[in-house]
Order: sequence, then structure tokens, then C-alpha cells
Amino acid sequence: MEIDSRSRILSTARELFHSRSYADVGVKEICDSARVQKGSFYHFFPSKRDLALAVIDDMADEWAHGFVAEAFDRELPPVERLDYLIDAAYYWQKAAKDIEGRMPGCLFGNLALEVSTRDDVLRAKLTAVFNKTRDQIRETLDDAVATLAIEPLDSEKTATAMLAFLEGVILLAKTRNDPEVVRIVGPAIKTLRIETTH
Amino acid sequence: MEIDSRSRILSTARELFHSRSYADVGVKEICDSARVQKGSFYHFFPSKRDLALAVIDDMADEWAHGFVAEAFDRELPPVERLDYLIDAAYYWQKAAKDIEGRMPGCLFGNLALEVSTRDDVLRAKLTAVFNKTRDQIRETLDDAVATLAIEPLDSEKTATAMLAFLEGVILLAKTRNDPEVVRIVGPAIKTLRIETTH
DNA sequence: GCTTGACTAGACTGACCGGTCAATTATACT
DNA sequence: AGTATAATTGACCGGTCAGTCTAGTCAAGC
Repeated sequence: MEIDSRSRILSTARELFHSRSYADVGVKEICDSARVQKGSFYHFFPSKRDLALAVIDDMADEWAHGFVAEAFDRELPPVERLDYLIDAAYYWQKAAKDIEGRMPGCLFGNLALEVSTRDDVLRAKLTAVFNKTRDQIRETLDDAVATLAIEPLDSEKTATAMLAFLEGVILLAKTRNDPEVVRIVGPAIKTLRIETTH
Repeated sequence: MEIDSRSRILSTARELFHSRSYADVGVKEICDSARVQKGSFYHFFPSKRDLALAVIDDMADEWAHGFVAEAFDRELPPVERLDYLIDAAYYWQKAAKDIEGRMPGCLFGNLALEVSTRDDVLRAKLTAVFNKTRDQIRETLDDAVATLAIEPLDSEKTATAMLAFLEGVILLAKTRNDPEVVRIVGPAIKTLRIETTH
């Protein structure tokens, strides 16, 4: 009758995990919200953990083809891409807070801190997502160096630092439940630099 | 008979919350590890949540009088204090990983992401801890400016950015379960700058 | 018409959750 | 010594957890 139970479970779980947490959201609640019965859930997903794996994949895809793809549009001048990244993070968090009253933060960062001491498979998956984003930042930096927009630097390490900064800013903003932290402090991402070691 | 049940509960809970998570560690497990009965637990703490509040206070105290106090020793040249901060974070995480096999990350950061969408009181307490640390970094920056070690900047915003970066680096390192991330990327904290707005 | 297999329904399981409570023991003060 | 109070014990509670299981629906292929 319903169009697609599996994808409904998936997107519902993603929303709930994002706005609360993995541990805090039970299978029953996901089923209720997705208007699906327990039996159907376990028909599509062997376990809650496997659902989490699927959610990360799902989100990573949308992330990659969504605003990250836009932010890292190679038509844009490299340095602008970093501003775009911060802007996107800001507006996203702000919109979520305006609607739900709470800043959800970054799903990947949230999950990373929650599960990475308990589940190495989930941890590896999240590491891969982070690495992918870092690589996009690195490309941006390489472009910026190539176009002489910035001085040469260690693009991989600097990209890692920038990703860490982005996650840290979102963490702090979420703790204060105030997206303005992203807008005000975020742009400092451009000042981060790690020199190449010879 | 036993020396101090309350403090035993407190330190046990701190360790368990740090190495796993708030949600993942139950009251029973805390009691077992602290060799205390359920009833004694609820004699000292009205609820698990109140224990979390006490754990944050406890940790914040030790944090403030421990290596943070050392790192922010005003005898040290200001810029060195930032290096000391990164070093301390690195060695702490590395030691924990060598012993337990896992990087626990920052207790405050972990808790912040886990509970701040659910509990505003805990969130406020964690915000206060972060603000205190940010203020210590700000003092450091003000000292650095005063001694002409660095160019003038917006010390409060820059300090916020630095704290965010520290938390982000620890988050990323924890996700990779690799403290080296802190050592390699951490020192970039000194390159962060937010100019004063006139 | 019959079979097959994907999908749904929802009661049920055993473990575990945070928390309660009455009874007991240890400690401290008068 | 007597008494109040602090600390401790461990059985117990209702509820919820992830996950299981059986029964059944339904559409496609033969």
C-alpha cells in the first residue's frame, strides 16, 4: 500500500538520529514515526546497528551530492568555496533551529563521538566520510595554490585542520544552541595553515 | 568501612562516562564497578542525571586545577602556552589509548554532543565549562598581544575559534582512534586569527 | 488455480533500564 | 548508654529495550 517502507524507515531514522541521538531513539519509535511495524523493520534491516550503517551511507550520499557538491563547485574561486561551506553550515543549522528549536549539529560528528568507542565498523564508516570531505577541502586548497590565491602549504594537513575546525565550531554552536557561533567564528577557517615539511 | 562511597561513585562514573558514554553506562554498572549497592547510589545522588551534573563539576575542577592550570601558567610565554595545551591533549589521549586501546576524546565534548539536545541544564553546565576554558585562552591571547608576541586581534572570538579547533581535532582523532592527529594537526591552532571589528 | 516469495502485522521474549523502599547496620552526638 | 541520623543492603517495581516468531496478505509467474 505505502510506497516504500524501507526508504521511509531510512529517512525517519536519519531525522531522529540527527535531532536526538542513536542511543536515544529506539526501534519502536522509528517504526511508529515511519508508520511501519516491527516485522517490516526487521525484514529490511537485520539490526538497529545495520540501520545506522545505512543511515550513514544515505546521508553521506545526500551530503556529497547536496550542498557539499555546491560548496566545492570548481567553478567558484577556491577561497570562496570555504566561505560557502561555512555559510551553508550556518544556514542549515539556523533553519533547523528555527523549525525544531534546537541545533542538531552535524550528524556525522554526533554519531562519531557517540559510537566510535563501541563499534569499529561504524567508526570506520564515519572516518571514510570525514576523509572524503577532507579530500574535497584539499582539492580546494590545491586549486587555491595553483591559482596563486594563497601561498603554498601542506594541503592535506591543512584540510584536516579545517575539517576539524568545522566540526569543532558546530560542536560548540550546538552546545550553546546558537548557530551564530558558526557565522561569527566559522570564517576563521581560512586563516588555518600548516606549512609543508621539507 | 569503605572510605568514601560517594567519591568512589563519582570517579567511577567519570571514567565510565568518559571511556564510553552517558547513555551506554547504566547505574547498575557504575554501582558494580564502584562496589556499592543501588540504594547507596540513590542515597547520594537523586538521579543518574544529577550524577552527570556532579561528574561535570568534578571533572571541571580537576581540569581547571590540573593540566589546564599548568598549560595556562602565566609565567610561560603566551604562545608556548598554546603549544603546551596541544601537547597536553596529545599525551593525555595517547596515554589513554595505550592503556585502554581506545581514544576516549574529551569528556566535555562527548557529553555536549550526547546530551545537549535533550537536557538544557546539562547543556548550560557544559557551556559554562567551555566558556571558562575559552576565557583562559583569551587571557593568553591578551598576554601575547600585550607582550607584542602577536599582532592585535579579537581575543574573545579568536579564543572561541581556538577552543572549537581543539575540540574538533580531538573529535577527528577519536573518530580515527589515532592521537597522532592531535600532534600533527593541533599546532595549527596558533594560526587561527579573527580580526577586531571597528 | 497453485505456488512462491516479498512484505506486513503485532503479540511476545528475556534482559535490562532508572528508580523505590523497608529493613538493617554503622556512626556521632548527648 | 541512648538516641538520632547517616549509610548501606538487596529485593523489588513498572517500563522499555532490541530482537524473535508465527500467522497471514498479496501480487507475479507458471
